[in-house]
Amino acid sequence: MIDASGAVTEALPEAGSKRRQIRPKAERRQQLIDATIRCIAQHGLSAVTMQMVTREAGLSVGIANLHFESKDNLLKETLRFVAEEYHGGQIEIMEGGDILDLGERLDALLDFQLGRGVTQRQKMSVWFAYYGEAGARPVYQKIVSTVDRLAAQKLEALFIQIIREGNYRGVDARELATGYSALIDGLHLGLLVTPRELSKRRARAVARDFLRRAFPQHIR
Amino acid sequence: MIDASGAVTEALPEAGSKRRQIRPKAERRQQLIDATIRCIAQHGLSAVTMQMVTREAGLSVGIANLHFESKDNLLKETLRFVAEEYHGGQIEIMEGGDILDLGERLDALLDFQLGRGVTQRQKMSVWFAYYGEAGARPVYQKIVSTVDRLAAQKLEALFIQIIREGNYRGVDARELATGYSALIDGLHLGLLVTPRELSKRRARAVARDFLRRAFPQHIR
DNA sequence: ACCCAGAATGAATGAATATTCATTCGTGAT
DNA sequence: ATCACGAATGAATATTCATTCATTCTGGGT
Repeated sequence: MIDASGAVTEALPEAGSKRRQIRPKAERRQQLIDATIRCIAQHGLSAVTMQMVTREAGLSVGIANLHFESKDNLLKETLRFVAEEYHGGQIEIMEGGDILDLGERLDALLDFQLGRGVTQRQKMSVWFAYYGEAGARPVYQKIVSTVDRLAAQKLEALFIQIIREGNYRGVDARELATGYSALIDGLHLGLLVTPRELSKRRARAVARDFLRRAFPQHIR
Repeated sequence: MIDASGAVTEALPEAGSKRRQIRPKAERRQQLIDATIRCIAQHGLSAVTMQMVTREAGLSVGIANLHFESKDNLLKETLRFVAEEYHGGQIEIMEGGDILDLGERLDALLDFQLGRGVTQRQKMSVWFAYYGEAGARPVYQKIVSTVDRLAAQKLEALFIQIIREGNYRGVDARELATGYSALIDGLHLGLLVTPRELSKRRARAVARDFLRRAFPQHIR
């Protein structure tokens, strides 16, 4: 998956074309999810309306309720999509056999987590918009934690390999994995809320520093 | 400030009392802000209504627009309150003269950041609800970043002192401060969204581990 | 005891919004 | 060419909600 381009900026209204088009359900669903992502990023989750989303998608108002049964469901599916895209990308890197050197693999992971695809304001906005509601909506918690748990396990497994290979002492893989994940989340937050103070470059340096401190032989 | 109790659970409707009471403006404002916090935590920012808030506060619907001019303003002031409470608490610890030992001061900071007051679901929910909207609302960004910058400076200053005292080599105070703050934010997120996987105890251990790795002579 | 400034109330208003569904119209099969 | 299925449309509906404001009431001052 990975989708490093992360482009969700396509489907502009296509000014001229008013002709009605019939497309397969799956395509329309994706079109609506993409529009939803853009709307959340631009206006905030609490300001998103069905009119706004369907207009952004260049479609009629009724269509969202045709393909998703309700607004709630559209939002839920949008979260699922973003969550799976992010975690899917991570997992692909961690279990993919194309990078054999463990240090390089760590690097690739970091690049993905703080690279263009993920740190786009759009994606980050969506991500945290849902986190904000998660406290009150068990459904969101479940979607995120389900997908999160798997990524956490893979990360822990990778750390265990690294610890063994480097023969590091007094390092708990699980604890370190938790810390690293939290650090990445926190950096995403910083990039979203205080982009003036935290540049993408610096965020990367900070994360790399964390890893270097834990695995000095593998990083740099 | 600090308000370690962090209790915003008081003002239940007081079942019997229907008698109209006249109270000073400042008190009513706080009462409404507290109710807003509870509502956001319980229902999510996007589901909060004026009726809900005023009802929670045990007051009439019109009162919120009397003391705050609009819903928008009430939400803005609520964010300001939470932000100032959190950052004010941190700053008080960092610049307070009552703890002279630097290691102890770090400990106190960590206790505050992951202790009862702050990690209460209520406060965390509010915190992240606003972060979620921050991408689309410059007002929120400004409130948070204003108050954030000061805390970041104090933290950096504390780290500089510690680095000097411990004569630590190859450690950049600014970078480390950014990393630590991000880590704490990320842990808060974890506590909010996946409380099953991340207990408060473990969050503390993870943060402490980060500090120990950086300042081994000062922690533990 | 009496006033009255202004705090508090809550029914009423109007704007915004999710959802419905009767109708329209592509498209692939025949 | 024709048909029929079902995708797509968008005007209409019903609901929800922020905000207003005429009215009521409280409590400190005289």
